[in-house]
Amino acid sequence: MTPASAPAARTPLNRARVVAEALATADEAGLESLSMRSLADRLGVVPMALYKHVSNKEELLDAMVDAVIREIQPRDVADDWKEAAREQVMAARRTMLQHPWAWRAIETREAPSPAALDRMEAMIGTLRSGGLSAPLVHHVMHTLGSRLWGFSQEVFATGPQPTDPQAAQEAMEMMAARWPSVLESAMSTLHQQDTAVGPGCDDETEFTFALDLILDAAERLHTQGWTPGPRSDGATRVGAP
Amino acid sequence: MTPASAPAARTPLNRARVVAEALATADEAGLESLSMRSLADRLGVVPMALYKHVSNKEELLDAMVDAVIREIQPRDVADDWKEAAREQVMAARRTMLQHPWAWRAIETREAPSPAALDRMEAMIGTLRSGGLSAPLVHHVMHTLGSRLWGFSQEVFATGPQPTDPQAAQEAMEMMAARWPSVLESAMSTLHQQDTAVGPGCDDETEFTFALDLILDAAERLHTQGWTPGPRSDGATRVGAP
DNA sequence: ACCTGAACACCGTTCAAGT
DNA sequence: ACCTGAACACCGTTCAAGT
Repeated sequence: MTPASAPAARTPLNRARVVAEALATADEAGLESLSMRSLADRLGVVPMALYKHVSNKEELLDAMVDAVIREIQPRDVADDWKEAAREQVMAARRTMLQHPWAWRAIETREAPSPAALDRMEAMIGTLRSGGLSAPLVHHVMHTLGSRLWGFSQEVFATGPQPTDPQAAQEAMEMMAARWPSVLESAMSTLHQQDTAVGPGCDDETEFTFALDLILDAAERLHTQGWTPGPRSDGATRVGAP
Repeated sequence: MTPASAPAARTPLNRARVVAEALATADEAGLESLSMRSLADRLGVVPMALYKHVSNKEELLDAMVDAVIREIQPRDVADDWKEAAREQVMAARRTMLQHPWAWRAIETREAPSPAALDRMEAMIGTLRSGGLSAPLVHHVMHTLGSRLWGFSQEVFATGPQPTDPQAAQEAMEMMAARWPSVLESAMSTLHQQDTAVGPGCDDETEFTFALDLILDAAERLHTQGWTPGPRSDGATRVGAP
């Protein structure tokens, strides 16, 4: 039907379109809605067609994560290393708030993508520029963990609270009876729903508290001339358990 | 065939057996090998039989996580709150080293199980006993994050290193060219494979560095009379981004 | 040479039919 | 009343057959 010289009416599939549509699906409907079959449907092709452009689903997720990490754009800040490091992490967080599915995809990647290595290179460079030793920077990067990528793993995200007032009352009474300290702790701080990555209480206040605690501690250890080996508090700690 | 008065030759299925066999499967073959169908096979029953004892796979995983968390048994230590808190976390870590699949199951739970609440109650109680205020304890619990459960999320676990010497050499040269600081940082610290939870470098050294950093910082904030509100370093920080 | 329908080897879970 | 085979509604991926 179509003349051989004219391209097909449908835009030909390519890797960029596949990844872009996958990102759109995750943004709109969540990561659990993304399957190779549903993605093929959205693109109006047969599932097998996708395998021309990504070798499998894991590679598609790799590409999606790479694209999201590439969106992280720290603002230019003063040349204080700690403030610069803080801004880089907060920039990552801004990106994660825009892609609520991304943290789940990031934490299942096996190796860092090029964009991830670029991000790590920038962060490590910033910390080293402050004079922190390579081993200290290495430990600080581990201590930051997922916070480098703008989220903190909320292990037991306090799930959706019971909306029924009576059920809420009963849950509270059970907590008070068996877990009074947990209840007191939960009540002691209000959480901001609107600045949280995902469910639970990984909100701005908790995130910045932990971030500043880590960066301040890193600065202190550096100033005190930390070196690898014994515990920083001076207690002896020799040998494996 | 079997007299009606005698029990069936096969031990009748019950919830405890289902959960125990699921734990054994995960310990032996990993969490990815655990399916409702494979578990039923191991127990010599039809898949549907499991649904008499667990309402679905998520509830089975809940029960498995509850059982593992119940295994965490901190040793009795001196009445110093920081040393007690440290031992509780290290006890969790010892348990995770014995069940390498457990961290993946824990991080996908939606709500804390009774055993998890008991663990949190003990930890919060210990921190409060040191005189730390309820809001400070709340923030410290968030800062600990998954470390409370004995693991730290290794976001980009440096995957299996290339065993082929030439491939390793090439990878190193590529890193040196594009990500020199990442390479320098990686080279600066050796990791202990035998004390790591899962792949990557969540080993004893990294884990205790971060744990001590957090507990030391908590102690310092407490001593300095930390109260909720402005940033601990005195910098002003008002309003949302 | 290129594309793809059908199939393969799985999932978790439902449900009606059988004893 | 109890149990379960077959089926449902999915997966990701392979592969041989068709054009």
